[in-house]
Amino acid sequence: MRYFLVLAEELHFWRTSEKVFMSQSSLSRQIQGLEEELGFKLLERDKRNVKLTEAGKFLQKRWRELLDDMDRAQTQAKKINMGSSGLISIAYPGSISSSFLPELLRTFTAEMPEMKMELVEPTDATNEKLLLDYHIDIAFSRDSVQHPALSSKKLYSEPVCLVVAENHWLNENTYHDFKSLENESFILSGLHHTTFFATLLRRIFTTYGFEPKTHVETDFGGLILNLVANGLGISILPYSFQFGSYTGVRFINLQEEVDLYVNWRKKDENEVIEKIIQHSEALGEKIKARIIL
Amino acid sequence: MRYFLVLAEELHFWRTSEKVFMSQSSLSRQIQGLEEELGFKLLERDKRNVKLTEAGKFLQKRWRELLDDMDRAQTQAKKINMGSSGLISIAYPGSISSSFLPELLRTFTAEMPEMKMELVEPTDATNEKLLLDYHIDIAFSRDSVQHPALSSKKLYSEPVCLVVAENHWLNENTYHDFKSLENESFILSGLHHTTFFATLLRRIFTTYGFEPKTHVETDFGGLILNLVANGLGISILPYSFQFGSYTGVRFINLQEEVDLYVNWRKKDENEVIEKIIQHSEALGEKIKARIIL
DNA sequence: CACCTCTAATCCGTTTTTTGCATTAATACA
DNA sequence: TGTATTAATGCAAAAAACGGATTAGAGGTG
Repeated sequence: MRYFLVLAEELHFWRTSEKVFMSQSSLSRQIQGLEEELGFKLLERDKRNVKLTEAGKFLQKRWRELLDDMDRAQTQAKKINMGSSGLISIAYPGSISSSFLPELLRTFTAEMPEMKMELVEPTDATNEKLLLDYHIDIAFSRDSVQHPALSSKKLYSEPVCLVVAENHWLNENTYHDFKSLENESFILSGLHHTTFFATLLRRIFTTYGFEPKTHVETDFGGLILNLVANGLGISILPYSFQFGSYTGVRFINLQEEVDLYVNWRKKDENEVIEKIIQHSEALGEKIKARIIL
Repeated sequence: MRYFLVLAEELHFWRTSEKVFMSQSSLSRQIQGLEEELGFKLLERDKRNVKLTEAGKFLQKRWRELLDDMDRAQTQAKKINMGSSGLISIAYPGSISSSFLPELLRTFTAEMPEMKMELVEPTDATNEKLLLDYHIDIAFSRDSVQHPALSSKKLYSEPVCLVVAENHWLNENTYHDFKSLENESFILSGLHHTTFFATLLRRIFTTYGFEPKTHVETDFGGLILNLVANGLGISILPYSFQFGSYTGVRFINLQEEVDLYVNWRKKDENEVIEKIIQHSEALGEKIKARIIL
């Protein structure tokens, strides 16, 4: 199967055989054997060209996923065998990268400096699947996951805020009605995405019955704040962004709130994960106390 | 790995070797080889007893899942190779088993009698994961799935209804306020579940500020209707239950609505699935027309 | 304590599978 | 027509898997 996956990329027996350090004849036989065992051809080949069959295309994709899962299972087992030390993988929404996450990492690396944490870039897979397939160990998210094999705990709720430049006409006193922002230029994080926060944004705008004028879209909150500070538009971000050390912007609370959840595998006899969750809860309480409505 | 999975069940080399049709010596070597490759022990064995290590327990569970996935991948590939004929697996919420589903199956088996359909019992895994792992091909559900590799389409919305016995004091005219049902005895489908419908039910009751008195809980809609007809209580069910041929009950529309979605893998070059989806949409329209608000 | 039983590991010869070299066969291209 | 390219095949060597017989250690029994 591993040979096949390389071959499916190369579509060339001889080049593939070099890549996997074996002779061309042996590779040819291996693929034949595999096809015989499966009962159908994975590749169409005349004497000159090689190309994947439909079934072959499917198995290329699926086997790569599954062999990755196999490798991860092995890694995970090794961790368990060694007393679950080493590496914790964490997925997170961009909106906590300026306040919650740095603080969590700071307190945690102070306590367990030998522990390595991997911050996983948000992909298109859901946190649920990532957890269940052992891609990650902990997921922070704006909505809770539902799967019965997973645990989910709300850490805190926070308002979402209008963010404007310091010299902008809007402030707590001049802001009365969301509808009055119809002519403002917005800088928003990926409205087209399927994330919970983007969905919330869409809901706000449909509730108030207008489409925001957006000239820039970016996912990186820090960049948004810079753009806002430079008078390029206004934005909507979770409250906790103001805990970051950004200057030149003003936050105005809105009615809407977002939550932050931690999610993890229910039975994962890894005390490090438990410790991180405890830390997260404590930190959640601290942040809760810092929010002024 | 397959040997290991049997051994992990039996915890006995000789019995295992018989089950997998090989000698005890060879099995012993295979397991040793596997452990050596992994770099850690899967089983603790003294001369008398065999038991799994923690890592072994984990891999037993995970490998079984993944080897199942491997088998399913192969089956799926074979289907693709043969032009995707054969078997379609469908997951569904219990609430469509009395109206939508039978009609769909009837029209479909009439058109393609050689096609086999498998109705998958709802498990604790989410439809999303079941689709992505090729456990099922189509999922009907009360909420749409979000994963970017999956398609989701709303078929219709229907009210949820109070269901009472024919001789019950409640009817369209006497019903005014949900709150007035506080003293009624309810027969409800698994309130404690995490299904979308159960969540809706909980939301209704929390909105109106009382806990329903429930003496019976069951998931089987048909049974609920029988119990209601026999005066054992009242219930709340989706509108379409009244398309079933039940007598002795009366339906009273409530404000709340539930949707029905079809969900499937986006790129699944199986024209049978597409056909089922088309049929479902058509049937959805038909049902929509039959709903009298 | 001597003896038997049970069971996983090990020794060793046999069988099966995998691999590589050399060659073949089929195709494309000049 | 001739040459280069490339997948398949014949064959022998190497590696891996396998089975029978035996060993080793633990537990039980009289």
